[in-house]
Amino acid sequence: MLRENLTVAIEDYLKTIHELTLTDGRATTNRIAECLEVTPASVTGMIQRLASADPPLVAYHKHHGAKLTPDGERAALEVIRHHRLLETFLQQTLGYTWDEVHAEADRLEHVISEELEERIAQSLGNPTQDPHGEPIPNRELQLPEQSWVRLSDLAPGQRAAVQRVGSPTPELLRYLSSIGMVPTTGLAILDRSEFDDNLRIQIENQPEPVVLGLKVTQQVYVEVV
Amino acid sequence: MLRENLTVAIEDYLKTIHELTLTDGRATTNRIAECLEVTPASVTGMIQRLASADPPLVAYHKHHGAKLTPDGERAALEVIRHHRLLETFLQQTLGYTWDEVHAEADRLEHVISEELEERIAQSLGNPTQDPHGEPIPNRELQLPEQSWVRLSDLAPGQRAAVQRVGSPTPELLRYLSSIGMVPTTGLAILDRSEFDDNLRIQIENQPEPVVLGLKVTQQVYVEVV
DNA sequence: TGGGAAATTTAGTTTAGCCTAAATTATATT
DNA sequence: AATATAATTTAGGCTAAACTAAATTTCCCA
Ligand SMILES: [Mn+2]
Ligand SMILES: [Mn+2]
Ligand SMILES: [Mn+2]
Ligand SMILES: [Mn+2]
Repeated sequence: MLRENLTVAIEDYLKTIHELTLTDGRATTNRIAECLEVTPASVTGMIQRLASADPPLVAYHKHHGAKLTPDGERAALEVIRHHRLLETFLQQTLGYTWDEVHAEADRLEHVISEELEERIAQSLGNPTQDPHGEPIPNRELQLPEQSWVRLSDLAPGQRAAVQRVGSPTPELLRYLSSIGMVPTTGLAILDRSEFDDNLRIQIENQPEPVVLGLKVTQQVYVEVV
Repeated sequence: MLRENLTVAIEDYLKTIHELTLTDGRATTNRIAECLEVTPASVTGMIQRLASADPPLVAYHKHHGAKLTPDGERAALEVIRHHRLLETFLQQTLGYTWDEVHAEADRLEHVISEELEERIAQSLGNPTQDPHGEPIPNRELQLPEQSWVRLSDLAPGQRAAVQRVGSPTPELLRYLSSIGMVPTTGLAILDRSEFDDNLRIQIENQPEPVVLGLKVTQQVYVEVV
């Protein structure tokens, strides 16, 4: 099953399975259903089709979720490269803000040709990160190893640089912009509240510290310095 | 039936019906089928769906082809604006040549948002023509009146400027580039052959005249000067 | 270790959009 | 006006991708 006969639905499933495998360690039927906003029954149907495709795109064991085959992995990375290049292009070249790029890229990613992918990459100077700090697979579809530490895992006294934002909803992104917390920004943990795990954080170049709850700090990944 | 629930197939049908109506004066089942490379039976099925949509997008009289309703016309122009803006953008901003832009635009036209349409238009300075010389509907979806004269209709002695190229296949476009005949180029008819209607033409800035057959001259539209 | 809740799969439908083959209608020619 | 040919529609079928409802399996805990 070459790239040409992958449908939009299939590409979305592969991308979701890839991302769930990275974040959760596995991709279960119900999690996939949640991410794609379809019913679990629909996911089972699709997983079974993907597993019996030629060549198979996922390995399927009843009641135990889906795992990408090398072919499925390659197809997923291709879509992810499209997505992240598009997000970067929309921001750099067309003046979108980082909270506006996702929905547009989510549709365009399935229809751009390899030619357009390459021209976009060239015109941007082959970027390695998208606006949310996510790494862009290179031309050979390789991703750098990611060492991920959640902001929520830091202890008072630690210093770090913002790396990327996971599940970047427009609302979260606009909020982060407003407090000056974007990829590469430096920060220092001042203290942690007893019960609710709120963090008081001093953000680089900001006059006042902010207090952030888990809803925010679990979505922000950092590099400890 | 708002823009949101128009499928790719529907948009392609509406666009084709619009273009056939302009070029042939009407859109028959078989011509639509040819253009879209589907069977006539499929076209009948789709026309009937479009006619009974709410609101109807075409007027349908059995055995007499389809005519766009105002709603259908609006939807068609929306897709055509997308298509021609995209072609222009691909050429101007990403360095595509005029024979490469069509296929890419044909897929992208269905998935870009109004927001992206507007940003592309802005970044290009609201162009009024695409790379093939076709007019781009403005923001209100108005098209300028077109006075079309085919190059093949000119008589020896007449002078004209190239306006646009109809049904622009990549092969035709590459050929026209190679002889220096692109929109706005000036030319003069030297003479016409007796039986085959070949035209001998002097093209502006070219050392030698060229002889072109109907296959070419019927696809090139000009403005007599 | 045996239920019960949660997760997952099966079975049966639906809709869009295409197909082929056969039937029908329009048009053109004599 | 009758008939041949071309254009179009009808009938029936297929695949992709979704859904709901019911059945089944897994897993966790008392
Ligand atoms: Mn998508
Ligand atoms: Mn690619
Ligand atoms: Mn199209
Ligand atoms: Mn538009």
